[in-house]
Amino acid sequence: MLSLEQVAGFVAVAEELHVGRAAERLSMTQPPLSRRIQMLERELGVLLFERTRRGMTLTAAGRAFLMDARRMLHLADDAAARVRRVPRGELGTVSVGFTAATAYTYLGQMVELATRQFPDVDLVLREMVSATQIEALHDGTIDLGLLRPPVRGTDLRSVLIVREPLLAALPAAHPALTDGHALTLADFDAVPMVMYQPTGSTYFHDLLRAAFAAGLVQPDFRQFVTQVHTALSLVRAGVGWAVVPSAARLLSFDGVSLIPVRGLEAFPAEVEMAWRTDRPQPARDALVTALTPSSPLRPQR
Amino acid sequence: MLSLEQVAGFVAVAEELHVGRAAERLSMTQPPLSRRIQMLERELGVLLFERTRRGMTLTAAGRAFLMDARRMLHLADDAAARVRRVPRGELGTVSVGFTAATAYTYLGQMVELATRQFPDVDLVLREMVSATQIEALHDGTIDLGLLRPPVRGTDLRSVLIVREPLLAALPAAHPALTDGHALTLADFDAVPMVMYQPTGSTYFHDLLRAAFAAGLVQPDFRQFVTQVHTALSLVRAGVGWAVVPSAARLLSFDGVSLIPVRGLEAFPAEVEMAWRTDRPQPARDALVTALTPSSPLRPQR
DNA sequence: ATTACTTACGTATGACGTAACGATT
DNA sequence: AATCGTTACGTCATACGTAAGTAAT
Repeated sequence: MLSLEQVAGFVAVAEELHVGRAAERLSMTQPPLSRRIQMLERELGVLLFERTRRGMTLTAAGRAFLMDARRMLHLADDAAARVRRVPRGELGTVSVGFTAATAYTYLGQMVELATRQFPDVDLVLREMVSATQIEALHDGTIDLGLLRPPVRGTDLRSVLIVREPLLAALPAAHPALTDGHALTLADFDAVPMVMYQPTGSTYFHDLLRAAFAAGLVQPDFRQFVTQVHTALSLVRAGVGWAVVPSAARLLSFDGVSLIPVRGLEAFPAEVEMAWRTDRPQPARDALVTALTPSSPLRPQR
Repeated sequence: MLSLEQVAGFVAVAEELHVGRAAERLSMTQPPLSRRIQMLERELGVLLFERTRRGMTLTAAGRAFLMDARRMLHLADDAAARVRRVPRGELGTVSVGFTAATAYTYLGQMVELATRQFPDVDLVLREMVSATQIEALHDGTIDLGLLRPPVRGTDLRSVLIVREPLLAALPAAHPALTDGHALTLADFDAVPMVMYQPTGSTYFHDLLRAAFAAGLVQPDFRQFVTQVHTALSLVRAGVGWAVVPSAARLLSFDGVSLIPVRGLEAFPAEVEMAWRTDRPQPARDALVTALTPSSPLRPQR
């Protein structure tokens, strides 16, 4: 098999057109280099040089081979340099799971930051609900998850990424918006509402239940949905009010107004970043370090 | 330095995920292959595999390296295959000199034929007058010349490629075109004419001198030019008549008519293909063989 | 016990360097 | 004589295969 030493020898001689100088450049003596070239020519079955009184000249075959030879050496160098970057987390592929709602808030910033800081790390983004992300983390389908708490399970670690207030979603024309008095939890009592499903959207379901319990109110749940944007559609359709994370602002949903509610500040919606701890993954670990905020992000705007 | 055996070993193990089977594939025993991988890892300073009870699995670095590793092996194979094609004349670069006039006739056909028959031979075309081509052949600037005879000089060989009639070039409105009688050499006696320079366009100069001497006529040379298209411009400008090779037809020069002359048939203009014989150049030699016509070409149309 | 990778060790192939050689100006 | 490339040859390193070792089911 062709060896890179042979190829490097060939390139040196082709550039110097002088075995002696080429050998010096390679820190060796002439004879072995001379033999190396001969062996290379024998292996290829092709004469690469014409031997003249005044050194060597490349044959047509030699000229053709020179380009490929240089390419081989560069590729070998580059490949070595590249692979050495992997354990530093500077190179690799990281699959990231995210929930639909995080896409409105954190995902854009994260991708921007990651690609700026680690231009040679490829991000593969896959939308999935929080429960599916936990499974995907375990079986290795994703390396990193952006999901709603709680994150439980052996070998999983997570950090809080985003903390955002919940807002009331009302039809834009609703009188509560104009009569001046600020909305409170008490205003939700017996009000027709769009609620989140206990299964499929456990996180928001439990969060809202806790909030209403604390406010001692009992809304009139008319529909149960799993997605924030579905809830907003139903509000626009007049089914009732809803409560959504402030990230929903970025959806710019016409016909629905999002307004703060006194008493809901104690129940912020949270997003966590989660990953497996059982074995290191350089690129993922570098991303985790780079993306962990010193304190949870507040929604922008 | 990285060796291709190491790389091939790595690829085999990465594909089998089993040193034993990989070794079998490479017709060797496990231990040396195992050591090869270890050495590769030591050289790269990076772990490529995780050793488990159930064989090996690729690390992130291993996955990243696998692509480059395959590329290296392919490049080595391809480079070897390519270089072996050179001595068969199937691969290489051939510089071809040509005179402006051959571009109108033969050059197009030649390029078409050459690229069809030898798709991997690169043609470099350079326009130069015949005398310059002879020099360029000698110093290796061009490998092949398409030029006017005579081709002299040691180490040069040539074959006749094109033989084309000379035509009279007259202003399109000239009465000689309509009065019915065919043009003869005698009609040129004392006629104002555009002539070729004895230096710079020796070939046409001498050819025409010989023709007029044979016809015992003495035209009135008003201007001396080197290029066929310059001659045609001057004809159109009314300076006088000219004599041009029939290839000039392809210039479609408005305002100038090209018509045969009885007596000029004995003085065809010729184009030869010339090359050095002192040492073989596979791609050029293959072209010479492919392009040498069984008999000189007549101009098309 | 079986499976699979690694370490140990003796052998042989191969590559280096020194020295001698050959060819050309 | 001087310059370059090649051949000859002795030495050392590298890499192989066999065999033993280690770790995990």
